[in-house]
Amino acid sequence: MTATPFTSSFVDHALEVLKSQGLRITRQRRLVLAVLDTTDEALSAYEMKDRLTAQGEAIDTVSIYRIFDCLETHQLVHRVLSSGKVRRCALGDETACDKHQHHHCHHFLICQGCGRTDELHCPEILDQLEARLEALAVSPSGFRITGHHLELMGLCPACQ
Amino acid sequence: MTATPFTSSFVDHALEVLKSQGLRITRQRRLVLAVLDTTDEALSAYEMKDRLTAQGEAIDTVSIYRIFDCLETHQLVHRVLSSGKVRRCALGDETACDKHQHHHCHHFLICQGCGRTDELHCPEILDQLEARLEALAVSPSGFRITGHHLELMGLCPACQ
DNA sequence: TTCACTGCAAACCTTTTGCAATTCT
DNA sequence: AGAATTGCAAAAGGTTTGCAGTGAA
Repeated sequence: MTATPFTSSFVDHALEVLKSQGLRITRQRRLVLAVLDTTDEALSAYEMKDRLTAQGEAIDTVSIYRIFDCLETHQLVHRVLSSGKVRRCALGDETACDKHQHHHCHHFLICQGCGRTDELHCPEILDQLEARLEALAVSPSGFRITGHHLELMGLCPACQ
Repeated sequence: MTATPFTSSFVDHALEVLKSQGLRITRQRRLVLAVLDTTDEALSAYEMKDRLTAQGEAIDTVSIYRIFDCLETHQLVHRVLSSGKVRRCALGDETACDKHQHHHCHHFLICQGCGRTDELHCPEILDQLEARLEALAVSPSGFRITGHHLELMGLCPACQ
């Protein structure tokens, strides 16, 4: 593992990924990425459209759906189950996550006041959670766990 | 806490709750409860309608939506976030849950093979999970957690 | 130039709402 | 009888699909 600092920009990272997959960098994808980059809120396709419209950019809702799908496929955004909305994946704690192979995890803190959504990238909690779940699941039920999704609802400091 | 055994039937329990709330026991509510009682699958309104139609019972989809809402309000069913479907709440481990006030919890094991959905009523995991989450949430983010929803996807023994 | 992507239109599916008719209690 | 509940029709959302036109590489 090199100590090379990675680009701190979510957008740059996303563009790199798209490019490396032979996908095209279009105006619409740039716009969507730019909005995702500047908010902690998870957004629906219509909310994304409204934001872009507000800043004078024309884009079709259908395109946003397709871009969301594309970004989700390449693990550049998360889908929040309780709302169906989309949020950019966090960068920055990749080393911690790599170790636990939870780079693309699905643990969220959702503020019911402002909609702010934070990822929980915490190896500690992941370890605990998975160990317990697997111990629990394997013995009584025999379930083989292949994925998980955890959403915590509450109020962020600003909204309390 | 009396050692009084409670009725083992989900349907009886549900009817009691409805009655105690001044709600009416209609043919349609009985039908929906009966189907929920006999499956571990979480069902959508349309799936419920199909099952009832298959057994020769006529019911409007709108009524099913309203009945689902009613049952959810009175904590007689759970809503699975990843699918929007509804599953009966488990009875039977109430004592364990009472202690932790997790009578109506939101932890599921979902089989991606057959759709079977089990509740995770486990005080141990609940304790661990909440302690960790709260410790984690309070210090760095200041989030006040008011609810949570955990879904574990995988394969049940039969589907592996 | 080529192929991915977008926009438009339309279809589709799910969920909600209003209101008159029904049916529990 | 009186109020809650249902069914029907229609509206309202949200999401997907097909296809011709556009634009990135």
